Amino acid sequence: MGRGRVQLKQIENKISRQVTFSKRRTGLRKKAHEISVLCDAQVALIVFNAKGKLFEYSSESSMENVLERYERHAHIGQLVEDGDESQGNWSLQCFKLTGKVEVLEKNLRNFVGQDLDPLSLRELQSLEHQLDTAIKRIRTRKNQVMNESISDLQKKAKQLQEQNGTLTKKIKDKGKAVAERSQQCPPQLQLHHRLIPSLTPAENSEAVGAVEEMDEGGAVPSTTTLIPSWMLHQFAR
Amino acid sequence: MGRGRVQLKQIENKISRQVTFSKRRTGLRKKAHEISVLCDAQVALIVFNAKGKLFEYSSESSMENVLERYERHAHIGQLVEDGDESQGNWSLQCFKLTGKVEVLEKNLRNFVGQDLDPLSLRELQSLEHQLDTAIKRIRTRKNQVMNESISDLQKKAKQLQEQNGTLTKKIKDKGKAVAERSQQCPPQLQLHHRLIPSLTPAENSEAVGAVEEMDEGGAVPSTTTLIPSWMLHQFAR
DNA sequence: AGCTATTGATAAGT
DNA sequence: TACTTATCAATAGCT
Repeated sequence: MGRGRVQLKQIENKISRQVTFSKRRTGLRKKAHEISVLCDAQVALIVFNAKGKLFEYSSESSMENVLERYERHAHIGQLVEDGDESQGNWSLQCFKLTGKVEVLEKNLRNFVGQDLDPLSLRELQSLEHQLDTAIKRIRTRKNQVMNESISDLQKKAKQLQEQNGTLTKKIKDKGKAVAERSQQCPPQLQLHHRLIPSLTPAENSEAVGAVEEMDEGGAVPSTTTLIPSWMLHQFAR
Repeated sequence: MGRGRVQLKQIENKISRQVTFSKRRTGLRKKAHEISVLCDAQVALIVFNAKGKLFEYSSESSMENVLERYERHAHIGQLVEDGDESQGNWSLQCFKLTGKVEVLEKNLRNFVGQDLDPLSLRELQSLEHQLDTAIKRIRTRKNQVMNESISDLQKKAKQLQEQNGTLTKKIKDKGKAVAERSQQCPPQLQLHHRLIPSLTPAENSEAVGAVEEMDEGGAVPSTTTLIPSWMLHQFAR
């Protein structure tokens, strides 16, 4: 890219090097951002220039998050890979994991509305907001599941209806045949009501209920992940 | 670059997205390497794909080095690595704890309204109910905290008001004494405004401000935390 | 995985 | 530092 091929070796001229650094840094950052958005990836990019100045980029989730995740990943790799060599670390791992478990359990309790006393007002409000969002998502999903179920049942009902029709017809035919032989029996038109005991109506009324509730569920927070940054900073490894 | 413009938004088609991810990951890595060589920079690149698979690059100096340097640079808390401990069945412990952590993380994600797809309708309803309960409790606790805060502030205000009254009286008395000695000077009634510069009003306005901020609720608290950062981006997937 | 038509990035130059 | 332009590089859409 540019007016000449580029050798992959340090640029001699100090100024060109700096200019190139600046330009490429921008480009790199852009690419990092693009891949994160286009491909739903989490990216952390850290660059130190020769003088030691820091430049960084991280996709929506904060740098800390990505690095934390990285470390966790690395540690898990450790666990899986070389069990013998890093045994000394395992006690440390245990320590860390125990801490994590404690924090997670505390969080879960908070999410169930327990152990709220130590929380500050702000934390309480954040929690409330989180739960509000969560509940909306859950209702959305629930309604989705219900609707799927409903359309499944409707399909089934339709099939049964058709089957029913066929059966009714057969019975009619038989009835005619019989009638022709002994001309007194009227056709039993009510039979099919017993064959499909109000399947469709019942399901439909449920469906209506569900849909209304869904509407109550309100706006769906489409894709945004609403985890406030204040929740990010406690676990001190 | 390519046969069409690219919108900066997540690629819908799953396969295209995966292919693009792979290609761009390579490109990004190459660019990172180039800038490190051309411009004598130290680079760390961490990428997690949507499934959580890790890809990394770092310039000659190891990833650890760069990250360490980064942490130093960014004033992020550092590990207090103490390696030596007894081994025992730590590995087993770790294994168990890791499992536990996974379960807890999954639960917590559900409580934040994510990863709901695998849940059955019954589970969703249970979750909804739990959150409903939780949110009620949280609101109760929140109101309690707010009320406490308010009555605290009112008490304070009252105290200050009294103090203020006392001071005012003192000043008046002094003024009278002075007036008696030299009967020309009119009492400096406004003095107390300077002596106790609107102490009560000031406190009151702060109190009101605090409450308003509470009501806004969107504020991002920075003190304590509910969810540790290392698990946050399990969440955004 | 390869192959190109295209767009995108950027080295030089101003 | 910013802008322009000629070139080269990356890559989107196909196969």
